[in-house]
Amino acid sequence: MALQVYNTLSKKKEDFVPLEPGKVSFYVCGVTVYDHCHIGHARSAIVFDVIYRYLLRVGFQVTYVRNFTDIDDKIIRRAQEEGTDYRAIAEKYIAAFHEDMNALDVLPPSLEPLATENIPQMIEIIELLMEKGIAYQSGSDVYFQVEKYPDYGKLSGRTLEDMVAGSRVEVDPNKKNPLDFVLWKGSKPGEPAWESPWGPGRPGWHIECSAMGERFLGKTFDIHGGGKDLIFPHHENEIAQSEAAHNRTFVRYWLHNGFVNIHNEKMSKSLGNFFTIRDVLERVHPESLRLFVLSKHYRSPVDFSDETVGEAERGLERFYHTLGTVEGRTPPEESPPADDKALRSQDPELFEELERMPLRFREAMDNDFNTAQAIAHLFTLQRHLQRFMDRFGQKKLKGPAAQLARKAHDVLVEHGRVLGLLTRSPGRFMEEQKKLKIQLTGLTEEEVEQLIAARQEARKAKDFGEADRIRTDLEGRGILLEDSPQGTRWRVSV
RNA sequence: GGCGGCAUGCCCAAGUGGUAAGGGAGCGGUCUGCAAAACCGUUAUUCACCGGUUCGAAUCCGGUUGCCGCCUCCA
Repeated sequence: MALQVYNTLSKKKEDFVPLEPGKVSFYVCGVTVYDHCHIGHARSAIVFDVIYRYLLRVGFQVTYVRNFTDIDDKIIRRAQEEGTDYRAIAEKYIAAFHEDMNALDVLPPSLEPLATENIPQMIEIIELLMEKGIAYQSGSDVYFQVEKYPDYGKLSGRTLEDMVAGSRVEVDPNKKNPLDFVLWKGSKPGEPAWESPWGPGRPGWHIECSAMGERFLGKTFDIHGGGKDLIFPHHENEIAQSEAAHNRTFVRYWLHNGFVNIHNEKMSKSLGNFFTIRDVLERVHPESLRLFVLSKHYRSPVDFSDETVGEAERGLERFYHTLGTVEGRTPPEESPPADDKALRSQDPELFEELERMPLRFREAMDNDFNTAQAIAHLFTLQRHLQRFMDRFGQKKLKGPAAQLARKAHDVLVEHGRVLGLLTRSPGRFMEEQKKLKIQLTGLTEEEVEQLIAARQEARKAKDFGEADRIRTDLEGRGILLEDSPQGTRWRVSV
């Protein structure tokens, strides 16, 4: 079975066939760098990161471009407010964006072009549109005349008549049609400006993606992604500009991710109901956030709440717990490796599960990147593996049993990583999780360790009343204790 | 007003015509000094509602209700 993707343009799932066999040209709209990113941006970044990872995994050579919009009204306003230059603002928030992406284990794209470094390419397209009579100058601005592009509206599924009729767009005396959009914006004195045939100015928002897509991926490329809110007008306008200028298909597959909601409402800057990535990472492990995002299909809305994120956290802890159990109770490698028959005889069900994993995982992901289903398969394998480990009590495994457990462990990790999950050692994950969560309790690790030691003394002396008192007290402060033959482990539950 | 999406157990969630995955929570059990964790068992004759197509529908078609999004900057 081949990869199928839902194409916003056709409103259908289609077989994915790249323009050039074996190669994928992939563009995702990045962010406008005027502020910190919120978890809506995180979702988009994570979703397309997984798509990128999956395309690589199935063997495509991928050129992945994600731009930065580093010049626009909001950046200029921000610079004025802070009494600085637009460049300083852009640089600051590009750095912050990279920090956030690193924290989220989002892989760097092949290229991260800046709008301001591609202005000649934008001017070229605008000139072409002017020559063809599709664009017009009005005052110091240049507009795209939507009526000259008959397919206008094909991505968002509406017609010019529909839009004009119910339009909330204010009538702009410069425009021939209220839906005409700006390609080049004349600068006011004091504003950043670039020279152009139409006087000093700056590019309109939409033209940058047309120019950068074309420059780095070609006049026609395979995939263009972004949030659903970009379908109109941003992507609609990109199509209009590029296709009107070159008379050829701009993008073959349009992919759009759903929103992050808060209490069932879209999170957005304008509504003010947003959490920045860095704020959330103060109390949620980045992998938990990834699992949370990927637990639902990328096109559906996802509701962000303590409860839904908490579920992801507990799920991830379960994965790592099982991985840790295997690592702690099996030798890393044994030779000669047992053959399949020997492995299967240890636990036919577990063996079947791990044998089926690659195919099931692939089927899920081939189905328009169904990460929720892929994760369900991972959980099923985890449960079988943990069940197998439990059969041996606390004993260490050896021989074929150990090898079967190791193999299942490796299969779990290998597939998890395609989703950017299970990338750490269990020990490191638990440590990071503890360090993150302990801050929320007001306790320090040392204090917890001391109390655990005191409880250990009480337990030795069979003073269970005192031992339980300490445990209950810690529990009240968000610390849960787990006794095991290897000692007492603790974790934070807040 | 126009366009589009969604409605699955207590909660989250997959399901793309063949008889309801997975996770969380709850309850019962195993383990434990007692717990916790883990594992086992258990929780939808039913998929918002009403019609229709079909041997067969959560899945297709029509209608109703509710929620959400886009049409303005927005991932």
